[in-house]
Amino acid sequence: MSDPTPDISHDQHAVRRQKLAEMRVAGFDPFRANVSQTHFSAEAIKAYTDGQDYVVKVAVAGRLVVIRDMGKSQFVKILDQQGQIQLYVKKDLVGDDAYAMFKKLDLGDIIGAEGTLFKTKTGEISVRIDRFTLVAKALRPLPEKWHGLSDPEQVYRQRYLDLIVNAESRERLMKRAKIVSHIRRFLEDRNFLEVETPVLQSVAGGAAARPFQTHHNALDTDFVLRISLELYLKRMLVGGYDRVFEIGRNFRNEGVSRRHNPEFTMLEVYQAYSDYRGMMNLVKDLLQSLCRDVLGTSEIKHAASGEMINFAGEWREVPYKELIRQATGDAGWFERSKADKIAGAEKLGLSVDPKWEEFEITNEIFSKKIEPTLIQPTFVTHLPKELCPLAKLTVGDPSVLDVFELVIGGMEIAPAYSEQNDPDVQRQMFAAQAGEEQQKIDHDFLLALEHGMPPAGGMGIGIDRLCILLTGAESIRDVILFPQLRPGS
RNA sequence: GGCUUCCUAGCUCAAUGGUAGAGCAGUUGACUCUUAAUCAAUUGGUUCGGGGUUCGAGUCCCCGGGGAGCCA
Repeated sequence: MSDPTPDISHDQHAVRRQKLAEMRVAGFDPFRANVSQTHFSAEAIKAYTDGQDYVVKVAVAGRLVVIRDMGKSQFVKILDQQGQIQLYVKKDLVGDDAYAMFKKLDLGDIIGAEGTLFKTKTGEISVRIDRFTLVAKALRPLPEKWHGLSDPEQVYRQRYLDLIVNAESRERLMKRAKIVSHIRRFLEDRNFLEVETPVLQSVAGGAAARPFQTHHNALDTDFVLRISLELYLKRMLVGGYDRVFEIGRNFRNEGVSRRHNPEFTMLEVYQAYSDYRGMMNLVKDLLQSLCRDVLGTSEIKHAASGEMINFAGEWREVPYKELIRQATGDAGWFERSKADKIAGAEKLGLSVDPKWEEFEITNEIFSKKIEPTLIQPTFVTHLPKELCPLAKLTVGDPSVLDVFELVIGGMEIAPAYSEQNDPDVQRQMFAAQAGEEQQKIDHDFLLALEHGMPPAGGMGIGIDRLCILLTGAESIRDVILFPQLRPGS
């Protein structure tokens, strides 16, 4: 006869399921247990007073991530939102039965523990356990404790594992949460009102991008997912909300890359009676306060080049046209013929589609040859009028706009405009841009403008890109909890 | 969408076209202040899927899936 109990010692899932089954037979269901939590790990460590061992009582809870078993005592570590804390379990303190149960715990199990704070002889503040409870059994093993999880696919698909075992990921994504929270507080302190506008729209306006399409069954109507927040926030200005902002998801049905995710988070801010120059001050104050209050430094290392980006002091301001003249070495660039511009762009090593408009050829030079070199914070001002139909033309040079684009680390971080509020000019700009796609014009927005929109400055920040910059990440996927992937098998 | 490249134990990684291995994790045992704890023993594989070349394929070729990088 063969052994009636098969050897499952190699199958960690089966071993853990068996332990769970044995617990339930013994009358204990870990998933029904509960526990109190008086301190997070970092708070508990702070609550310790030097020399006062076994005085302060704490109740902590978290996931077992380290077990060091020394027979009749163990040092283990649990992980919670604030990090790790070490627990010390002694057989003669918790009793034989409880100790035997503790020995059966696995890495990954979630426990609560009560005890007193003390410092080990090597100086680590720890909790000496009086009581503990298993509150959730982990039926799957944790990834490797030293190298963590490094397969990028698994990091993104099973982000929860990445957060458990990779401290840098945990901290980077937590920093993102703090950045967003700080932005809200900063704007609210300046009397900006946070509003929420529709994601499902009939016309995807405010930007040039291919939208996702969807369908509302009850209304039997097709909708698109928004590609920008702009046109609805301006309706708020018409409605008399003078300072508004929204932090929300936009969707663009385009490629996926290190810098693009199909859904991404935008901040847009509108301030009545301000203009693009007012937005300059606002965005500089915002970024400098983020550096000070969230990062604690005004210098950040640019991941791609290794150069230090300095956010302190005044920032460089330079007109778009001047940058183009410098890059091409041609003071008369904007008066050249299309053929000359094509030749000029090719001389810089760019390949140009002859179907492009002249401003597209010039802008190719800007995005390929100039933007990547702008590592330090730079306000590029007065972009060509063809690049945005929603801003005001500059008085004295109607070929450009009262706008800037803030470039940092070679990336567009924040565009800002003096917002167009003349309904007739706005209609003409839309018509010129839409060309044969007139049906994509948002006529309801134009109607709103005809009711009168106060002059305003408006600004947008791509939160994901901002987080790439501020956390030194290399990819947008590293600052998005669940970046878009193909459905896995 | 195109080019390049990767996919091996739960995880991190090895393996000239010639018997698929190691560390961690797991299992068993020792150890009442450990720090990637230590010591002894030990289990574990549809090498992403399918096909082909070959006496023989994790390795070479083709198709498919997924990831990454560059380009569009």
